[in-house]
Amino acid sequence: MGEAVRLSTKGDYGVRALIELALHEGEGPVQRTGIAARRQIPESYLDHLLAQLRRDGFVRSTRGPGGGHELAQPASEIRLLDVLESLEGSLAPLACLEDGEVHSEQHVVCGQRWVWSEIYDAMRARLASVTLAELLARDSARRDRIAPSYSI
Amino acid sequence: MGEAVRLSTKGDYGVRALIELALHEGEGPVQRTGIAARRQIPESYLDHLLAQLRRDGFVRSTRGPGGGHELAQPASEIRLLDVLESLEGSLAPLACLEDGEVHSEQHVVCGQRWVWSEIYDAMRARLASVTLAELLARDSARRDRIAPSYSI
DNA sequence: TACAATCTCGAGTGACTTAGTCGACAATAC
DNA sequence: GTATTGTCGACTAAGTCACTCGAGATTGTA
Repeated sequence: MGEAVRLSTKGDYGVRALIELALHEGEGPVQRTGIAARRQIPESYLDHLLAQLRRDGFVRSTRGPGGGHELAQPASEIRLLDVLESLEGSLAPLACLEDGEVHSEQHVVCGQRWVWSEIYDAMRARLASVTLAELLARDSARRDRIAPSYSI
Repeated sequence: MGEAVRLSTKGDYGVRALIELALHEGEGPVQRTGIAARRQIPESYLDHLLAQLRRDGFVRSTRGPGGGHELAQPASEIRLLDVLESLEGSLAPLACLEDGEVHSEQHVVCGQRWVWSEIYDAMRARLASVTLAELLARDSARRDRIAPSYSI
């Protein structure tokens, strides 16, 4: 029927944008126009994503001519888990797994909590093990396979 | 911020209802009034969930006095994965992981596909390994711990 | 200083989804 | 025939998603 357990475009677009920034790490700011065009993200929407990523310390922005956006931390130290939680909020697949919630028995009727709790933990652990540097490496490798002429 | 990767109430309520049916397996039909009351589900909403579960062969319903709903398969053969996919649709955490999609390189920009694909597989495998019988057992055990007087 | 290139921020919007309710209708036991 | 139960589709209010838009703040350059 519907679509249930899914990342929104924020998480998708936001990570794409960060990969683009990682690609140009150490080369000074990248403009949103370029990010949007190269990673196929609506430009004015990208604003909001960058704002969120800035708030949480992943990105540093500078205004004025020659300004733009760059990583505020090394790509190898930015974890996918943290980025997604910044953009999407909690990734908990059930409301009763939300952070604040005590693990004890307050939810008398939530019959599948234990399975999802396990899955949630495994998911977070995996996402925490992936860094932006690895995402960039995989992305570049894939692009090379598809269109070897892409990288200048 | 928002809430992103989450099961809707359908999956939650629907599984609760099935657990209730499993609890009374072999005792004849259970009425929706009782299911709704004991598992805290809005009664007229439960209708839709039961309808979906019936369509997919998990539940059999009979009308008239003494009628109600019962499992159409043994609880030990009903897999959580199948139930959730019936109620929620695809559980794919990214649109580009949807069933029909080829694993090859059509999505030029989906930079985190590979991680999520791995997580998705692990998730499905775990959900497929859990049966309704196990859900019932855990649920009964938990209720005993909370309120030992619950079970008659 | 003027100006242009950039980013910044919040308000607004249309389409869609969620989580239901409601009422007419069908089947069946007694 | 009547009460009891399930069946089905229409409807809806509230919320979320995926954006757009515009007014403004900063800063480099001439």
